[in-house]
Amino acid sequence: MVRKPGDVGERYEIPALDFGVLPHGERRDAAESRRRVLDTARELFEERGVDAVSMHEIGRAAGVGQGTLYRRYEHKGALCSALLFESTERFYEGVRARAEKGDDTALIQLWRLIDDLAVFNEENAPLLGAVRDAAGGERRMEMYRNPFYGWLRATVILLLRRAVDEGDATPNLDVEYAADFVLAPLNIDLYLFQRHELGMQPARITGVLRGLLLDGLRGGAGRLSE
Amino acid sequence: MVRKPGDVGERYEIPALDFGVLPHGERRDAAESRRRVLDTARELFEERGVDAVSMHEIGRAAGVGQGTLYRRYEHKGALCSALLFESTERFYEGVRARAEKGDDTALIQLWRLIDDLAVFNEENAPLLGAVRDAAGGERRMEMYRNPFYGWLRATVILLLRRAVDEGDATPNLDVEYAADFVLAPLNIDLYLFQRHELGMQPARITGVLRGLLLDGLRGGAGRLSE
DNA sequence: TCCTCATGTGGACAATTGTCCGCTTCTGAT
DNA sequence: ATCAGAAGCGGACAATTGTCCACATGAGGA
Repeated sequence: MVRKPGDVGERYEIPALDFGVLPHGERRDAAESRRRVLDTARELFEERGVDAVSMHEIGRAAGVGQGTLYRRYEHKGALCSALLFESTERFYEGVRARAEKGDDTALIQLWRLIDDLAVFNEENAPLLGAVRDAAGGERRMEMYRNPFYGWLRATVILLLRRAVDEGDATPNLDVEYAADFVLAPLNIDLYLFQRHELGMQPARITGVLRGLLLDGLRGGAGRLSE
Repeated sequence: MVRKPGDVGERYEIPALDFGVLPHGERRDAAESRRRVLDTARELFEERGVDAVSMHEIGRAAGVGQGTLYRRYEHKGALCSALLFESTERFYEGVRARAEKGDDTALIQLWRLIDDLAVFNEENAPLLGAVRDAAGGERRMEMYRNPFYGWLRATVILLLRRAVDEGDATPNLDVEYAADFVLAPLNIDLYLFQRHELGMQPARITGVLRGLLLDGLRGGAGRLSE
């Protein structure tokens, strides 16, 4: 069965992104202190960099004790995730809008998602880095358990399935694994290394990723200007 | 210009792996305490897990002060890297031996390297995890600055160049970036997530990686049994 | 209004990492 | 053998993370 771009079945809906960041039955004082914490953190982070600001300091500046702070956000990474909420929501909206418009093939939508992800990395590098740093030891896989990664992964899997149906990818494709494979090169660590240590430009990164995904090593990465 | 497997030019030598782990002009007492530290650490790690053992504890058990410990190994990650030395050397020997034997094309050698890397991940997961954990904040890119990663990257770049010369990869290939792309999916974090959270088998991971590299999404991942 | 208790609060505390610095020991030159 | 200084040593110290628990407060029912 080969589908055309517009022909989208029920099981092909882009999943919803539930960040679970806004509890509803929250007491008024709790809601206030939460907002104060987030605002203070954002400010301090902007002022002096995420790494240079300690949790205690955030608590003190927000007029909130350690217990309160950690009750709300288990660790610094969780706080940073919460601060990323708006960005991830924008990201999600972009992907969903393109999917609903339905003008593009799934493969094209995947290219756009990859581009968006590079932009997302650029814009949120400090917070993303902090989220990663907090995911160590017991929490080693927190990065991937994170709702955003889960959604990202599910979405790429879905686009790949569509690409298979549209004839742009082989039916033999192991979409589950291929999704991680698409996302791994945009991992924040590697991305920052390539950008700042190796001096690569975003367009080079996303361009070559596209080329390799299209045709592997055999294909011409050069003819993939899209 | 198309080369055959045996036809290996000078610029195609597999680079040497210099882990810089065995200082030569070391004082006798220093050498002893270093060995004591490494032995003790290995023992404690095996006994109770890497995460559960603190640097202070290692120092105490080895009869060595903090200053000494940290003079030798800047941080826990560096100590773990040192403990990985033997494994990395074995890895290196395997790759070099296959390259010298010269029976296989560069592409086949690359597949072997990927398989070896999966085995390396399996065998050294705890230490690799600890190395990664230690690479945060200021040290965020330490993982990639690490001599082993540097060597790995250089080696993959070299194999890709050979593959281009042998006609197994397009001359348009951006080998510098493609190398990171080959290695990213075998990143220890992602690998452990796929293995233990998603329950994927090593053969599935390496197999699909091979398939995608060969032909991208279009090719048949199924027909790549090698 | 008052009472109750689930929820929220905040600071003291423990553990860990990593730095500092005065003291000791080794090594090689005389 | 002696001695100077480079290299090594180790414990005290500061900073940070995250936990705990006694106390306070707000929301809903009597």
